[in-house]
Amino acid sequence: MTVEAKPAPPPLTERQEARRRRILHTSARLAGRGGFDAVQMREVAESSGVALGTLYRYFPSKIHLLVATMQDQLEHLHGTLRKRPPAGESAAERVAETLMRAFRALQREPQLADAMVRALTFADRSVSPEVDTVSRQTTAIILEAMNLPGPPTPEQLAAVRVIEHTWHSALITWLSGRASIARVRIDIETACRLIDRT
Amino acid sequence: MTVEAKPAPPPLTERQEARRRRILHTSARLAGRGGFDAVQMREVAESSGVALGTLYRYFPSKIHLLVATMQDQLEHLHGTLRKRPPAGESAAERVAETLMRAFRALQREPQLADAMVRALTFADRSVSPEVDTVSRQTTAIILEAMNLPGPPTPEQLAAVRVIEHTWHSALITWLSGRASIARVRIDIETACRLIDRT
DNA sequence: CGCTAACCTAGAACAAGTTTCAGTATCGAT
DNA sequence: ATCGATACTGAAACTTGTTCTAGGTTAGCG
Repeated sequence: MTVEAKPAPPPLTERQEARRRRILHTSARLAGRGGFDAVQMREVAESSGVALGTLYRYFPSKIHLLVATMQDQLEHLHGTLRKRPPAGESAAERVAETLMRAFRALQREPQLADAMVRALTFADRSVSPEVDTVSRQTTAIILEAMNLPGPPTPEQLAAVRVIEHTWHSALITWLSGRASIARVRIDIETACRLIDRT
Repeated sequence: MTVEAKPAPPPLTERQEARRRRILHTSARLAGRGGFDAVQMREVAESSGVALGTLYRYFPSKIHLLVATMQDQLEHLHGTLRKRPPAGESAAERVAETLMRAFRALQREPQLADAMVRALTFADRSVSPEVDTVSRQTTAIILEAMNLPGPPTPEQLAAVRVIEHTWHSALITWLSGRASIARVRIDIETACRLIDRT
């Protein structure tokens, strides 16, 4: 097979890369104020200095834009977390500590968190590849915190997925005001117990 | 305090109750075909024989409508599940069995499931009371499956919440085509293990 | 340099959720 | 049965995501 599944997107020119950055920056800025609703495509375009049609060429929908914004923010976060690895005794403790640190970061920008998480869970099949990228990055962060000697077992991977599910869903309950920060912590710690017991 | 938090909504007349039913029925029917996008407010109104403004008086947004539709469907499901209680040895097995039965029911109507779950996770604070009702009903189903001798401990409640988080989030990954049915089963079973080990 | 394809812009147009309004029907209490 | 309040109807208007069009700009290449 000489045909690739992904035809490798042509590399962007410098100006295109700059446009993409401006758009993502604007998106994060607007989301940081009013959350999901405040990210209005016309305003993103105008404030980024591109035409509406161009915005849609770079990000085929508002959901794509916000998921890309999340990828972007996750990279920052991943870098920050790496600088100071968690100090817990057990893998479970380290994962819980890492996720709580991420949670505290999100608490500083609740509106941004709201916009990104809502986009992520509202995404339909057309955004699956991008959502999957976010998911893989989250998995990587958790596995890194576990700091396993060897490759993870299938049971451990299942536990990590449950932790991820809990993380996402607990985040939503907090963002929509249905759960307290304390409860999110308890839920995350509870899920993390699965690690040491598999 | 003689002032109630909820001023008790005036009971609906028969015709109003009938309208409400027609609307919910139409909503479920349209969702059963095309999913979230196919539930269009104008069409729901017309097909239910009410004016658009009336539809919005009963359900202040599309999200409210779909969450109410989910409440409605959950009641049906709860009734169905009650008829044949799960037969597993342990509480964990019974909960997993119950959730997998619910999952199979959803598989028969994937588009309806998609519409309801998307609405649920996309709901913002204005829908919190309704979302909370759905959450409490889900908790009730799980606790019932556990069939505990006494009232649940705080640890058990935390485990139940993690199971609920996993259930919602795993459902989303399946609906958006990012996880197989087998994987959803594994994740649910993994989360359910928390029950017997607390 | 000059060509061509791809890219970008401004703006109109379209789609679906939501709001509004004037007029009509229904309900509950007297 | 009548009256005042509330609810319902039909239709238009408004908002914001998305698509489309016509014309100008850029990038890479001979």
